[in-house]
Amino acid sequence: MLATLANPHRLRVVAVLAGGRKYVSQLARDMGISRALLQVHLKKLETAGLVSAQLEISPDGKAMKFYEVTPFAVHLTPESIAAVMPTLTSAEAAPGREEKGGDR
Amino acid sequence: MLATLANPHRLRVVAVLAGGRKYVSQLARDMGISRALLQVHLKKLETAGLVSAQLEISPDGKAMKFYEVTPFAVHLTPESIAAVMPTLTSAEAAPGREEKGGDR
DNA sequence: AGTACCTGCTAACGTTCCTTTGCATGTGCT
DNA sequence: AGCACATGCAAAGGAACGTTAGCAGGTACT
Repeated sequence: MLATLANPHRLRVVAVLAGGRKYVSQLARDMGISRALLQVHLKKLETAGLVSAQLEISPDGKAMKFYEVTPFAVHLTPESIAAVMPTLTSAEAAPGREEKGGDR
Repeated sequence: MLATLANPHRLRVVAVLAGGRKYVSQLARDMGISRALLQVHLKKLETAGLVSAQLEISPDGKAMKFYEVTPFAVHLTPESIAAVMPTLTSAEAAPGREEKGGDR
């Protein structure tokens, strides 16, 4: 999840979406990057649970996928990291939960 | 800086150092990783300003480099990211400040 | 001299990430 | 039919990252 945010494009996406939901093509135009590139980053952000999407049909029939940020708050300090360490290390060996893509 | 923390080893280093300063070789043994590998990560952490080092001479003459974490606190939310965006984007085009290595 | 610690550097390899290019689908308007 | 705009996916190339192995230097003790 930190890895997901550790990218200029994805950080910008979060910043822009924080100002309101947008659909892919428009977001790509606003940011000045290719749609394909944006799509890849959006997928990563979605996998990390940082954004969510809803497919909607515009009045003129176009399928448009709207994205919006998922509210999140992470406090990063040496202590908080130390506190969460056991959680992370045990999670790797712990069976049960595990979706598919994972964080990385 | 987020990119620096987006790595299991470096995250662990911060966690361990949060418990007290240590010198390189000992830290490598504690973490169960090679000294060379640890050294690379320590350098990145230091460049990012997350840890600092002091070279000391032990009573028996051995040169030992002690590392300790730099206190830091980052609050990560969609809003805080949006708020900092202009800072980041302008920094790239702005002349003047700029150390050497940068964040990446 | 030989061994046991400490540090520092870098060449090299494999892997992952980022980005582009290209083609696929679908609807509506002229 | 042809154009405009929407989405989706995958192959391919280059760049960056992570890791190992091997070398260099130094001091101290047997």
